[in-house]
Amino acid sequence: MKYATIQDIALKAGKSVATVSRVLNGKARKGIPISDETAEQILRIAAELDYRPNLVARNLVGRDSRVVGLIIPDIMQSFFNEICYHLSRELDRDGYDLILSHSYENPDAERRSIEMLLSRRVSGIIIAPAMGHKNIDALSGIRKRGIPFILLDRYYPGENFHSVSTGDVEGFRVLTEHLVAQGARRIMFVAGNRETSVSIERIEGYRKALASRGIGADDDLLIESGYFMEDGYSVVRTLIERGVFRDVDAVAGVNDAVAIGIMTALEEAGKRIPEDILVAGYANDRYSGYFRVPLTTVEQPKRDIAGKAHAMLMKLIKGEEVAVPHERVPCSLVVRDSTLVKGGAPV
Amino acid sequence: MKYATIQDIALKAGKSVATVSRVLNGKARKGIPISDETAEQILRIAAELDYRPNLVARNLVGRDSRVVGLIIPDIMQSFFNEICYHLSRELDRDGYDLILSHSYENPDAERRSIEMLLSRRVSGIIIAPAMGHKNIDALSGIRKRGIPFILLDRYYPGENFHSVSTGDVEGFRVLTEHLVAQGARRIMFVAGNRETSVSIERIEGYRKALASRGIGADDDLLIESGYFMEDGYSVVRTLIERGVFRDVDAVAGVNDAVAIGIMTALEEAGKRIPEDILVAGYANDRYSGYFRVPLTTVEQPKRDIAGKAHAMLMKLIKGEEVAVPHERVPCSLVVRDSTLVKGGAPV
DNA sequence: TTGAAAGCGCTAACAC
DNA sequence: GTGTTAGCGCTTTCAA
Repeated sequence: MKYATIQDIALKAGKSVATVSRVLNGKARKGIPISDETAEQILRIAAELDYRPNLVARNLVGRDSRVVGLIIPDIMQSFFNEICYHLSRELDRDGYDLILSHSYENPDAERRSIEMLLSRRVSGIIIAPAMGHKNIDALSGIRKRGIPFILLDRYYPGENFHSVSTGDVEGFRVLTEHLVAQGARRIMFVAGNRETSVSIERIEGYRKALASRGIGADDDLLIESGYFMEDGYSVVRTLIERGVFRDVDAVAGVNDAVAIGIMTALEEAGKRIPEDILVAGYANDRYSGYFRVPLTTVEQPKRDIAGKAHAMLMKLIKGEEVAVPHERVPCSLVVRDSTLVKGGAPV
Repeated sequence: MKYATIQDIALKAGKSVATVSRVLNGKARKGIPISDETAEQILRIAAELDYRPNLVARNLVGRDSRVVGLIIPDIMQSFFNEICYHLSRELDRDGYDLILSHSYENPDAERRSIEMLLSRRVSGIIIAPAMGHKNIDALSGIRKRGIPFILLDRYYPGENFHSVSTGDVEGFRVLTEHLVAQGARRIMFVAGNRETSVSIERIEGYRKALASRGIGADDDLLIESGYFMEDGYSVVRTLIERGVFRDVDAVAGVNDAVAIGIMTALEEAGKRIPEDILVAGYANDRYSGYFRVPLTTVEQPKRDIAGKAHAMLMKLIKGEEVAVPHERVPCSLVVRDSTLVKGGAPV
């Protein structure tokens, strides 16, 4: 069955397509006068024909396609699916739809996502950028086209792109200092991929904290890994077998999932947490407080982040002034049992 | 800055739009002859102008918009974000993009999502339907329009819609029988919302298992809840305070998140798992094997489910015959420590 | 209060 | 090999 068009309605009503269009768009309320009869008749016929406006056609002529693109590395990561959820809710509220696209932490895929969204003429884009600075020219390309976009979770200092970020340098610095305050000196960091956005800042925070506390950085304690539980688990298992853990007194994971894997591997090796070794994560996933040893972590307020990104994007789309082009959502340390030494120093 | 159009290129090259279109679509390889010079020239100008095809315009004239819609209740649930990830990967591979839309377990929102996707003229839709049978007419509407869609995770026996489902009746029956085999008789089920798709079948499986083992169903043991960890936790806490747990010897959660909440509440109340009480979940979330008491659950092969749904949808979009219109992906029991009674009966 | 007509950017006959 | 032209479904002047 074909879709009914505005033409079909016009024909059946004996009116012109212009009139049908006006009725269907409720132009009556906007000053354009339409007779009640006509309006009623057209509405009735539209219902009979089960008419649905063709948004593709409408977009071709009109301005705003009312679609927003979201580019993220991986929807399976807790942080991103929460962001996606809250963003989706906000968009729903004002009648925008969402195209979700994955970069898989891969700059080429990210660039393809950007081009696709431009080709689909979305109203705006929110990007949690994948890697280093490789795609700065692609981003500049979006800006040159005048299509609004927001960087989420990361910003490029020199470039002045709009952004909502969480200050992970600061967040990880506070976390690491907490570990030091709890008495740890040999602090391992299972840091993910060193070229990936989420890791770069966290490593910087880690190093800053150690330096400020006069603890020499030991590169053997900075470990590459993936971002899943399995990655934390397998990395630590391997290191345990190599005997690396003899003098390590704390381990931080690049995110909570990795931290849980770390915890599991340590416990399997007979280490008690926090008595023998401290463990901390980052991001405060939904389930992180629910483990048997509740996990110390840093809360990134996802709903807030999504809300701010959405609000900023809407302003850009509507051509309004954005007062604060680089929002910084503060993170906060969440101390739980996994780093609480009984009788140890206070936080 | 405006987007460059095919016209701009034609003008600059002194050629017609038709020729430009042909070059840009690589029609040369399809038998339509184009001089190499012209092709080269046009490609060069297109690059200079940073031309991006307007997919909106292309969709208006052509057939397939190469967009697939996915409607799910909630991307934060592990099952759905894994499905979404794998689906997205498959779609990427053959050049389709994804519109993600939430139903929030709400049939009205689901209906709006459907209409939106129809209006946007997507090539196909995959739906994990929210509730009971409320939207059957909306689904029939999609079918009447001839746009391909697949029901995911659920099917309506009478309606003959294409579907990929996991046989949760069977899955939960096997799980419950396992609990019985481990010696449990008073088996509580924290079941989610009784009208919601995921719960209906699981309750049926639970009841079947009890009946087949000659255990009378006690409605006091069938508990309503939400679908998050917090829901499992708070429900069980309340029940513990009411003394309900005195004779309960196993608790099943409607999913793993809920089961983790249940475990936490029980342990806080001093119950040992599995010595004092068995706990099981459903779906086999990524982290379910990583808890201190690894969780017994039922594996739903998400990648497989997503892959089958994708393959079926692509066939429908291409107008090919679908041999098996109702795929059933088998689930399998995953027994872990949370239900393994030491010295108890075998599985 | 309504209609005719142009045009959004592109594709696909149909000509030459 | 290439150009002309007619739409795809809709919105929006401009006229009446």
